Formats: sequence, structure tokens, C-alpha cells
Amino acid sequence: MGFDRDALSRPALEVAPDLLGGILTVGDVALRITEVEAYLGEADPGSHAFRGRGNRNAVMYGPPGHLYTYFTYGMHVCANVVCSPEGVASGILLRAGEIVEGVDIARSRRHSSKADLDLARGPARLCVAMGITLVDGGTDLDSGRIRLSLPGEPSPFATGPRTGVSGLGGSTQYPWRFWIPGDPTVSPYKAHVPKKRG
DNA sequence: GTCGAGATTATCT
DNA sequence: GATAATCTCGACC
Repeated sequence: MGFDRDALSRPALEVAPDLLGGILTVGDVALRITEVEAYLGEADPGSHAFRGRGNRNAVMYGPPGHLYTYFTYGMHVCANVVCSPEGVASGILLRAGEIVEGVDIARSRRHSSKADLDLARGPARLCVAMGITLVDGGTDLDSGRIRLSLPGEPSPFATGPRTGVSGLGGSTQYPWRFWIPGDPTVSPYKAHVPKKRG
């Protein structure tokens, strides 16, 4: 079960499409991954690792197959799958998915939630629905309560520009976003620019 | 359905 | 002190 460690020891751009259709299991909740986004670490102006290694992104430099979590905008948590060999900072952000098991549990975590498809639509929502928090950062995805299963065969996928990135160095120009075409849980989200404090 | 604006806190300089 | 890989809400078509 689980996944081939070697399958994740490759550049993020190659691993990202392989995650589509994969299953992420956290406790009693299972998620089918439908949308991801690749981050190439130091080579990527939009990545946290672009400005060098720090406490926050240290996990991204570690071995593949681990979970990288971070806080953004003070209120939200996002989850990444670390890939590339140890020492190379790259990861894949889980942007959206479909709850395939434990829907009632996920719904109870998001009290004011609406449709099932909305439970994990968006990176921060996905973490809330799955119960992923900062303490899960650095967890091995092949042991413990959080597990990842890669699909047996490749899924069809589409690519497009990234959204929500600060545009530092025009990083939104790269088509490093991957999703399963036609899936209802994927990105109905607008591509707006970060807002400054008022 | 789309568009625009505000909220809130860990992390880094 | 500035920044941030977002979400929710309200207004409008």
C-alpha cells in the first residue's frame, strides 16, 4: 500500500499529475485529489523556499513523501506533499479534492459548510475538512494517521496558470497548476490579487 | 453566475 | 513592522 518513495523523488512538475486521482487518508476521512499546484522551491519565485531556507520551509528540503504545512493569512492552513530528493526544496500544494469517505466527519469540522463538493474545494478548506493542522507538518505520509495512495494508473489532467500567488517576479505566469478536467470540485475560484492591509 | 473588499496571525526582515 | 501559496461575505447581473 501507500506509494513508491521513488515516485515522489522527482521534480514537482512530474510528480504533480501523478497525484491527481490519488487518495489522501487522514484518520477516518479519505480524499480523492482533484487539483494540485507545483512549487519548485528555490527556482520558483512564488515558493516559500525562493528566499532561502527557513524554519517554516525546512520540511520542503527534507525527504519526499512527507507533509509540509504552513499558515497563511493568519487564519488558514495549507498542505503540501514534499517531493524531489532530500536537499531539494520542492513540493506540491493540495488545492482541492473530493471527500470519498467520512463525509459526515468532514462536514462536522466545517460547521457552516454547504454542499459536499465544497468541503475540500480550496487549499485551506481541504485542511480543515481533513483535520490537518500545523502539528502534522513533517509527518511521513506512509505511516501514522495520515497516508497517501497514488493512483494505479495515470489520470487525465489539464494545466493552467497559478492563482493567488503574490505575483512576486510574475510567478503566476507559469502553468504549474494541474487538475482533473471536468471534475466538479475543481477551482471555480477567482484569480484575484493579494490585498494589502487597510 | 461574477466582482470587490475585509478579516486575522505565524513567520521573516 | 511588513508580509502572506486564503476565505467569507455582500452587491450586482
